[in-house]
Amino acid sequence: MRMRISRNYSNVMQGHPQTRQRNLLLGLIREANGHIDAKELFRRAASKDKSISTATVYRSLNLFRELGLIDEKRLGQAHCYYEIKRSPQHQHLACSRCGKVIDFDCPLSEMVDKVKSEYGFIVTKAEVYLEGYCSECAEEKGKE
Amino acid sequence: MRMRISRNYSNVMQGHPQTRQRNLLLGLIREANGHIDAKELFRRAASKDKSISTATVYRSLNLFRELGLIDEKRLGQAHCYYEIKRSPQHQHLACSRCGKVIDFDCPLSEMVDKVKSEYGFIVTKAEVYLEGYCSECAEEKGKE
DNA sequence: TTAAGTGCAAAGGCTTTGCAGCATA
DNA sequence: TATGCTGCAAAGCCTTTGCACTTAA
Repeated sequence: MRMRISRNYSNVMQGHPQTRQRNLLLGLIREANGHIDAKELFRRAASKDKSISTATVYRSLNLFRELGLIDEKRLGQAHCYYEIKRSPQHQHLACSRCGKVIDFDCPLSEMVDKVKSEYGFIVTKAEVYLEGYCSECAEEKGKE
Repeated sequence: MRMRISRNYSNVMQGHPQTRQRNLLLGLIREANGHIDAKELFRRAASKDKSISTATVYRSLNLFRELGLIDEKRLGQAHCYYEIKRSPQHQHLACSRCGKVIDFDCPLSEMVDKVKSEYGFIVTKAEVYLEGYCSECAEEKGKE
């Protein structure tokens, strides 16, 4: 049985077959607009395709990462979140009270230059992770 | 049977009993000088005290973290590393070729101020993780 | 003495893998 | 049609937990 493919990702699959499952997953990651973890991705995928398995979710995430389609970020204490690659400069604020994750633009070129001149270290990937309280929670916390 | 305690950490245990196991583990983390993971910590601990269990290692790491004695960092793709808390400003460079982890001093006050004024976000913890090639590996890579 | 920690073993999550069947190109 | 993906179920890690015993203070 052939399924209608709702969105075409063949251009980015670099020779790897485009499948119903991969299209679904990539679409969901894109829709999620960052910060979706494997478990939630499986939950959403399963709600659209009951037969999908966690194995496929993990295999697809690994493939997407290898192909450079997504970024894997470790936020908070225990989770990996995945998102479609966008600006290399965009980083994360994680609220430790409500769990919200906020993107922020963060030019790191100064830091990259500094470690190159001081340590001879060539940066290929940069992650900044700031934890604390978002504006709402900072306010709530003040009232407590 | 009472063991001789080789180093006294009672001042930092904040009311929690000082045990042979906790002393051993804290000492090993200190000796490791940063960047030791739970598995390696257990391995080293077991070589000095055959009866120690992984449960104690994990329980102790959690306690030390709660007491603010150690920092937990997520480096590279999959590992958590623990280190004795030192300067809040010190961050990590991870070489993706040889796996070496280099500490570097990194003042983040500008960034902290910026997210506060732009997002109302109060930072309580900051992590910067730069991945790339250390000076030796950058050189080796050039020759390849 | 007693509250707290420890070891053991089992259980819990999350992630990976082997295999037979199925779909994509 | 042939390579490669998928689902299923089992296995593998790492980490946590329940329980009875032991220990620090």
